[in-house]
Amino acid sequence: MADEIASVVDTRGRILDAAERLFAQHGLEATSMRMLSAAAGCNLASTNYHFGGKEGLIREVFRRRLTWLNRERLRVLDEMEAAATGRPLKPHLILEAFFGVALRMAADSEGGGATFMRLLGRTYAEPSQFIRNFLAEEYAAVLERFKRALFRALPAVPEAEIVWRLHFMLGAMSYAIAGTDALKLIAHCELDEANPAAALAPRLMSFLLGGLRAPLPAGCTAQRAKPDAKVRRSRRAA
Amino acid sequence: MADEIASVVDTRGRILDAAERLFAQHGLEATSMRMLSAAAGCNLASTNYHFGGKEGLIREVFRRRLTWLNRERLRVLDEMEAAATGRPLKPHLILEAFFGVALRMAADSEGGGATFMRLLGRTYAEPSQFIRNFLAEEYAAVLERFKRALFRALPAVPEAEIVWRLHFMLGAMSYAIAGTDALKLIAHCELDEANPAAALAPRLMSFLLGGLRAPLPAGCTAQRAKPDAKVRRSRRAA
DNA sequence: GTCTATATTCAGATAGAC
DNA sequence: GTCTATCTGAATATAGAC
Repeated sequence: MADEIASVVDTRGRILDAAERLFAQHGLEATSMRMLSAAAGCNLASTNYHFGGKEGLIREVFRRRLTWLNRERLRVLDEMEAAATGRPLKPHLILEAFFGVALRMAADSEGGGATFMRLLGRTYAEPSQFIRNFLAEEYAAVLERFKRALFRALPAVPEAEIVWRLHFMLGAMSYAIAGTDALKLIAHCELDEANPAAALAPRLMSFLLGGLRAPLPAGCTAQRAKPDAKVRRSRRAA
Repeated sequence: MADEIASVVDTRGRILDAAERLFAQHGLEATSMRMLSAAAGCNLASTNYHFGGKEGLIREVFRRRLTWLNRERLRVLDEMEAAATGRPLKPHLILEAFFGVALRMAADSEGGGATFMRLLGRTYAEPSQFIRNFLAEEYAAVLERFKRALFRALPAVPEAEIVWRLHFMLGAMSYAIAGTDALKLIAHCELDEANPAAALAPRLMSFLLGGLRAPLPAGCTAQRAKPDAKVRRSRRAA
């Protein structure tokens, strides 16, 4: 990762850094290749030379961070599962592996991780077809893996319910990371935190865990509930 | 509202309906005034005549639904508070007033409410300054009111924590409504629901309530906790 | 109020010199 | 690899006839 990120020397790296920053600030479409080239201190033609067009550039901006992020998520999860020696992981560990890694990246304001996570959060809502397909590809394996881990961790909760809740958790995280200003709007009064980005992680984690372990909605039948009395316990014991 | 929405007769209404649909589908910037005029069956110049430009049109698309939505939220909350005769409302009722109203609108596929809510969900992540300011204005009063209701309902939870959690809940809802396809990505296997939009509401509500009532993150001191033994109870009794 | 026609600006992309 | 210069298309917006 270190080789690939934040190269002040070569043009290619400078373009990617500038793109990341401007995309996060103004959005993908509102950022023109001209704007971007100027910010990177190079020529318009150069950006097209390196990435073959705007679409290629966007893809690369996401790829260089996302592959690392998702690999790291899997690494942490693997580590945890190895330590658990066959027993299902507790839900809070699974969330830690998925969201904790992302939140640590979002708190890294020097390496550009914060900028990228802001961009990523906004991009989840992007209607453009090509970017949705691209993100779907990048995420498919990771989501599948974490989904299965949650299934194992919460055997009393119907799988469909877990899928929905994973969806909700992704939304809460995206929005929380992308919208710092939205929080200020709600707060109105000053939040006492000096650094909101650092204060976010523990707060979001406990919120997500609460949502994941919430009582099931009325009329929801447990499809895989074991016929013993541990049902209630396993919904609490995270 | 009935007068203002879905007029097939007058051009102005047809433009608004077409704009709502196309904005939700392609995004604000990716939808051109030409595309939009064609879909509305009128001329490009006409749309500029009625709304004074693209920005004015966007503003009006949101205004006609948002003022109704937020007024309805306040109406329901007022009604609940009147019925409670001075006692603080239970958290689940407050969430019902805020999110329930929105979710019912999102489930209305005939009146265009579903389309609009999809648009709204995506727009929360919009980086454009003018649209953020506009939404901030439209929401300020409602958020303030619901914030205070939650403060009263959860006296043992620090106000800052409630603000954060309101923020998280807004994110979960936006994303849940905006991203139907994202869910399919996660699911991979088929969800048995015939109508995902209708299945959403109870699931999201229980998730949000679980998050709102989650145990406080470690190191979080209750700033207004009363010095009696009811603290634990009031965090559960929703 | 609705149209045709047009002004203006700016987007993404490329050819070709160096 | 990087530049200048330019092509081509599409965007918002408006002037002015009807």
